[in-house]
Amino acid sequence: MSRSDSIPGPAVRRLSLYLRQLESSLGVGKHTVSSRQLGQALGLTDAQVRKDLAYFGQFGRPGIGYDVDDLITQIRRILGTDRVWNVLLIGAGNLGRALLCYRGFAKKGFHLVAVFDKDDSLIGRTVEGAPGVVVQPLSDLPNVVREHNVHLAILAVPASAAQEAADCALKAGVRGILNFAPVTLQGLSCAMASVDLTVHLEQLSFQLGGGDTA
Amino acid sequence: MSRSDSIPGPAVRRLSLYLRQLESSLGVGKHTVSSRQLGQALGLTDAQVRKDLAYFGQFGRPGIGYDVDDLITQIRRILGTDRVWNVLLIGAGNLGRALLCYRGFAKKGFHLVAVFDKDDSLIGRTVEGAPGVVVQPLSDLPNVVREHNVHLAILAVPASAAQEAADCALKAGVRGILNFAPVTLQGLSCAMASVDLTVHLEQLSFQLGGGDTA
DNA sequence: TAATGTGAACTTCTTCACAGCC
DNA sequence: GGCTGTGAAGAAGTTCACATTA
Repeated sequence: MSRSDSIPGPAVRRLSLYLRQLESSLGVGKHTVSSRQLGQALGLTDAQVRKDLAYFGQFGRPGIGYDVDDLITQIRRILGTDRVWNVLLIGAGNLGRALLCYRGFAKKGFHLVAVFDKDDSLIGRTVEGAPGVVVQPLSDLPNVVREHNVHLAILAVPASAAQEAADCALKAGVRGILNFAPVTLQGLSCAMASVDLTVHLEQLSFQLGGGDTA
Repeated sequence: MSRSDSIPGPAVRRLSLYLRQLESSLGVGKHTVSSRQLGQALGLTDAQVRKDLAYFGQFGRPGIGYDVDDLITQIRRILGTDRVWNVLLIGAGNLGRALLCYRGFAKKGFHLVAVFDKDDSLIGRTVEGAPGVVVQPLSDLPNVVREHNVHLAILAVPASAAQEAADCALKAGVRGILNFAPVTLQGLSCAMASVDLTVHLEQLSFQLGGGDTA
């Protein structure tokens, strides 16, 4: 069986949550954790936690639980975040600039190495809070991908510009895209993840009963 | 059967995507659409689209397809976005300010009516790009919830401040929370949605094979 | 006693396939 | 011909329950 064959997608997604929780446990000085504790912190059953982890190996010790340090190392290896990923950002609008300043990416090993934008009035500018990063034209993108060994791109552009930006990044050699534009990108054969901010608010609206709340 | 009983969660999530695509179709002057076309644009099967929509009613016409205008109206009603939702934002850091400037929320009927922060140095300031909005202290939150009839809150605070902020919002009467902090909130009996930006990058890292990419 | 790992049971979701309608 | 709505079949994911180990 190949690496990700037969492993449920939801299990992989939860892996990130386990990692986050384990890092938090470590920060509090916990060095051992049970599937029950891990599950409780994340709103999952203990069986779910054990099953998920078991897809990737045998990390626990019966009667004891999981070693926090060890499990963190294992999950990072599985996710491929036991290394640095160079990431480029397309779109230097409000969202793009906020992402550039966000410290969480670097903490997890994702380095934003460059920002691009179509808008000439932004090109050449630096971004407050991200010293040394200058907005570049899209024409520079292929060179940056090659020189900085970039594999991931974050799209923070309007929906109307997203497809073009994605095509451009892929042609330059990028292999995975995190898309914040509210549009489904077409015909891309690469790793993809999408975040549509308003979609989540709509889900909340639905959960609240959709209309009977004055 | 009650409103959301027996309706798969995934179907509700896709409803937002259908709406987004339909609005796009309308913008291009398309007034009728088939389940096949809708599915193709979103990377879904036609059967999936029909099944999803059928959970909520009979909106299509055999031999014809779906009327775009009508379906948009129906989905908005189902999601509860055929009205304005007043939303408050907690956290006036980089992400918070970017969200405040993001036009997409207002377009979908979510009005950000106020921003709050714990940090005294931010209180009283306005946010560039969001004229008229002044950062307020958390102590003002209950009054704002009451006066502006707020039901939703967006959390754009650090992980360490998220639980407190959520508790505060809930106590004031907020009924749904969109959480951007990388932490699982505990003991909240309200509608919840979470977005962890780094989790999505980790998923891309995993998809790329996790380590064999130089 | 405490806790894992795992086959089996169960539940949920997706796809199929087709009757019925335009 | 084209297309929807839907029961039935199939696939995927979750929970159960227990043998096993510390």
